[in-house]
Amino acid sequence: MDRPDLGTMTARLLREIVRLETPILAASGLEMWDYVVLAALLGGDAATQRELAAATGRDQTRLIRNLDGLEERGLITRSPDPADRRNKVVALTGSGRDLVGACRARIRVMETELLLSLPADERAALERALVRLVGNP
Amino acid sequence: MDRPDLGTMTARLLREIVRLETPILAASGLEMWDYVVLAALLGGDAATQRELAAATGRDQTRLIRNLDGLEERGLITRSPDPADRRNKVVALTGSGRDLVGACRARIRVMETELLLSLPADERAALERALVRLVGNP
DNA sequence: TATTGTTATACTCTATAACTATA
DNA sequence: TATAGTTATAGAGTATAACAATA
Repeated sequence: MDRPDLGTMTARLLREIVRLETPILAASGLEMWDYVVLAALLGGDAATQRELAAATGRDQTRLIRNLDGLEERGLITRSPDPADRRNKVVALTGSGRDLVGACRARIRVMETELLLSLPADERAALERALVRLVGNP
Repeated sequence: MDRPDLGTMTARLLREIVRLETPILAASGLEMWDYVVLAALLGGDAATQRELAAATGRDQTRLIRNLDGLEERGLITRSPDPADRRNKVVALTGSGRDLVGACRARIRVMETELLLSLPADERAALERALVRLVGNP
């Protein structure tokens, strides 16, 4: 048979990744969106809340509740931008950086295991292709 | 910088695919879940509603409304399984098969264009890797 | 009693539009 | 007036449990 749609396979892969990441994040008291936000901050993808919403694909109004929770837990700070006080600059705290770093390390281990069934060259090509397609948007 | 998480890139790719597929499906009056269901039937992945729910990753109780709509439009039929009358066998009608086939063809064109920026060997490796990982679950 | 499909219910999530503060 | 962030609220989507029919 012909291969399934790219969308079908991508959705299946994402479901599997989410399934494997969920317990890792839960062990640190994080939901998926929490991690997505923290990882974006770790990657330096965004400074203001608006940029963070764009970088993560999350609606700006829904992002706020996330940030509220992360701020209460002392994982991030929100401070007015001196240059334009309408903006709030979101930054990782030390403990926020530690927490997301630890999760990310465990997730990398999970990813390695997930891709273990692939031949080495195929795995490398998959990663290169993804980076080329959606690595740095 | 290091590459983003596999989950981050997979989610971005899926968002892009959904964005590109949505207008294609809308032109045939289909929502994403409608197409997912019809494509699963086309692929012969499932016969009963329970199997269809498992194959598509959609909750069984939510699948029902989808099937109601597709049945009303004459795209599928639901008939009791003679061997076990608790089961309902879901099948594509002729027009259902035509419609999903046409959508699928347009989506394949879209996929080809999406992957056009990749070197040929990388594109082939990406497809092989996906099929190996989640192609026939 | 167990299972498939269905419906009903409450709960959560999402989208829209207002509101505040700043520019 | 326009924009970043926030809040409120109405609507859509989701999960849970109960139900009917069949095994």
